Amino acid sequence: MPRENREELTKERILDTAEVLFARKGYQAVSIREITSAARCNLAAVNYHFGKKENLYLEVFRSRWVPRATRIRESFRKALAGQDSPSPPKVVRALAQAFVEGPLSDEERLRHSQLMTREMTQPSRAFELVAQEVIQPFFKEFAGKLRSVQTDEVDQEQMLLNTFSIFSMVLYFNFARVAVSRLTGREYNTAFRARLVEQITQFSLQGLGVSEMEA
Amino acid sequence: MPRENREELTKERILDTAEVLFARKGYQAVSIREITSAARCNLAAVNYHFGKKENLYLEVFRSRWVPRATRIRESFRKALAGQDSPSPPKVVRALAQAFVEGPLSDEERLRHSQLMTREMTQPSRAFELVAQEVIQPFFKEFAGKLRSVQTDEVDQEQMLLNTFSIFSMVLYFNFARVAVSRLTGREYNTAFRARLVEQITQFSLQGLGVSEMEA
DNA sequence: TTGACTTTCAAACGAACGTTTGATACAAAC
DNA sequence: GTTTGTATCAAACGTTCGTTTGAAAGTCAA
Repeated sequence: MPRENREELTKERILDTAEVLFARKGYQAVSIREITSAARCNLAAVNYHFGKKENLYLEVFRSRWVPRATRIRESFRKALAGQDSPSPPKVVRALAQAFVEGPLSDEERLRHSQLMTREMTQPSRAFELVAQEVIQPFFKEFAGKLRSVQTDEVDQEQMLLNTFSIFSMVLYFNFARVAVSRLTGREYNTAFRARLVEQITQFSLQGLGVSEMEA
Repeated sequence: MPRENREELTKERILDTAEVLFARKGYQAVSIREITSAARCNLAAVNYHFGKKENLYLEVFRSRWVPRATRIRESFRKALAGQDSPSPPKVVRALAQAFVEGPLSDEERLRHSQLMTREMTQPSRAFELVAQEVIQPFFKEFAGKLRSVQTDEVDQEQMLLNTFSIFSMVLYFNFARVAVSRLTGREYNTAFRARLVEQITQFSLQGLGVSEMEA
C-alpha cells in the first residue's frame, strides 16, 4: 500500500470518528482517547496529524461539515434547475426537501444539524467558518430566489427574518427529533419525514403570504 | 445569622452560579472548581450539598429552570385572562410575547433557551423532567386554546406540528442570537425583540391559515 | 543495502478533574 | 459547660485529561 494512502486512511478515519462523537456528545465531552480507540489507532495519532484537539474539531468542520452543507445546497439548486424564476412554493419545498429528505442519510442529517446547533448556541472558532462559507451565501441565494418573484413591498430585513423563520423549522425538526417523536408519538421514518417537509412547506408558504395554488 | 439561612445561602449561590455556567458552556465544560470559586465557597460544598455534580445539574433544572418556565406560562395565561375563547392572533401573540419579551430579563431568557436547547439536542436525565412537567402540558394548553376557536378540520397531529413550528421560531430567535444579530446587522435590544415578536406572530398566524384581521 | 523520511506505537508527563476525608467553626439543645 | 449536629475548610485521594517523547516499523529513492 502506497505511503500516501496509509497516511490518509488513519487521518480520515479519525475525522470520521471525531465528527460522529463531537456531534453526539459535544467537544468537551469527547476525549482524544475515545476518538483514537474508536478509530482503531494510537493515542498520539491525533496530535501527530492535527497538532492538537481543537484543530481536529476545526478540521471536522472544514473537511466534513462544509462539504456536506455544499451537497445540501447543490441538491437545492438541482431541484430548481432549468427554471429561471421558480415560484415561491417550489423554492420553499426545494429547501425543505434538501434539508429534511435530501441527499443525506438519516444519520448524516442528524450529525449535520447537531453540529450546526452547537455552533449557534455556543459559537467556537468554527462558527466563523460556518457563517462565512455556508450560512451567509446560502441565505442570500435562497432569499434571492424568493425575492425575484415577490413584490418589492417586502424589504430586505423582512425577507431575512422570513428566511430565519423557515430555517428555524428545518433545524428544529432535525435536531429536536427526540422531543418531536416523543410528543407526536410518531417514529422518525421516511413517511414522517415526508410529512415534515409538507408541514414546513405549507406553514412557510402561508407565513410568507403565498398561496400553494401558485405552484 | 440563623443556621438555616447560612446553609441556604451557599446552596442557593451554588445553584445560581451553576445555572449560568451550565447554560453558557454545557455540563462537561464546567468544573466543580469553576462553580465553587465563582460562588465564593469551598470546593467540597457541591458534594456536601448535592452529593455529586450530576445531581447539581438536575437540581438546577428542578429549582431554577422549571419555575422559570412556569413564570413564562403564567405570563402567557395572564395575557389571555378574562377571555374564555381568545382569537388565534391573540393566543399566538401572547405566546411570542411571553417567550421573547415576557417576564424574564434578557440574560434569563438566553439562559433558559440555551439550557432547553441543550436538553433537546442531547437529552440527559433532566430531559424527562423538562418534557413531562413543562413542554407536554404547555403544548396541550396552547393547542387547546387554539383549537377551541378553530375548525375541526385540523386534526390533532396537524395542530401539534403547527405548535412545533411556532416553538421552533421562539426557540431559534432566542438561542441563535449571535447568528441572527450577525446576519441582520441588528443589535438584540428591546426594539429588535418587539420586531421579532411581530415576525413570529405574523408568520405563525399566516402559517396557521388565520388572518390578522380576526384579532 | 543504505540512508532519509514518514507514520505508528507504548510509555510517560504534568495538569485538571470529581470525590473523599478529617479537622475546625459554630449554632442550638440539654 | 458540655454535647450534638451542621456547615465550612484545606488537603489529599485516585483518575482521566491533552500532550510529549523517543524508539520501532515501514516506505521509497539512490
